[in-house]
Amino acid sequence: MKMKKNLPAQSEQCECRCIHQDRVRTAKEHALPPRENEQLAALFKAMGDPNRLRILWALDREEMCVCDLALFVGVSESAVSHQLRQLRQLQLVSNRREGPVLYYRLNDSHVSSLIHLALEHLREDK
Amino acid sequence: MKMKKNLPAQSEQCECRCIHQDRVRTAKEHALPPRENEQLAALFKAMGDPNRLRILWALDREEMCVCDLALFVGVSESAVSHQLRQLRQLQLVSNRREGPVLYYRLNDSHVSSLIHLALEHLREDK
DNA sequence: TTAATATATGATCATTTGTTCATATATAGA
DNA sequence: TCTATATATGAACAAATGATCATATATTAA
Repeated sequence: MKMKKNLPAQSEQCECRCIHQDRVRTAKEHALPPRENEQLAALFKAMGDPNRLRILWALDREEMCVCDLALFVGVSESAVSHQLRQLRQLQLVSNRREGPVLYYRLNDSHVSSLIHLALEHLREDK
Repeated sequence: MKMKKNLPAQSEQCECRCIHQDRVRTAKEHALPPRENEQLAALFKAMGDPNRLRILWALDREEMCVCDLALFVGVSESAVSHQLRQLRQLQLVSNRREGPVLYYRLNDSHVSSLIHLALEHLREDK
């Protein structure tokens, strides 16, 4: 078995047992810049936790404060606060203060769109 | 400090120190079913790893086999195979066999849309 | 100032995750 | 059949994660 028909001579790596070096090369050319790839992954990862997703889903309807969310999700207020910090740092949520209470809301409509688009994917196939 | 003006009498939980029980109640009413929430989170989590995201981004251009992807991502073929299994189980990718070679591709256009929508979010604010 | 409430933060720890290595399976040529 | 290649799978382990508890900060009422 050869499978080497359409291959340009191995030019780059030596020990490479890769079949389509051309595809690897163009994939590298079109790859996201590492920094942007990391940021994008971080964004998805933030949405990839069941409790954080519950929070985002709830905030898509109306703003809520930390203790509301804690009761809603069923974890400690501390846990929610830690989660909200992550979501804040990634610009997924923002808050406004009213006295001692912080009201959290989704930061922009993209977050909502992402969730609903993913939901389509989920509900569609199968 | 009271903050209890607009509150209906505490009806459900007793030890609840929650400010807006009405919001918690409606949040619960509108929450995603637990199962669907888990699936959705799993979907985002799968896209939330830098190497898996690189794979998905590359497959958005053209189909590639395992050893191509391993060289592209820079990890072992075994690692890529493990990752691809996850992506397969979540219906994010599928493959076709040509002899001993498995060519992987994105499973549907939603995946691509999700990535590009998230990228918009990333590039827009800031 | 003191006390009470709402939230944030740091430490800790059990669980999960992503990788590598070793091994198994599948396909095709000899 | 035997051999080589492409991929998959299981075990093991370091690193990351998400929760709780304890403590700190911020706001407001008294």
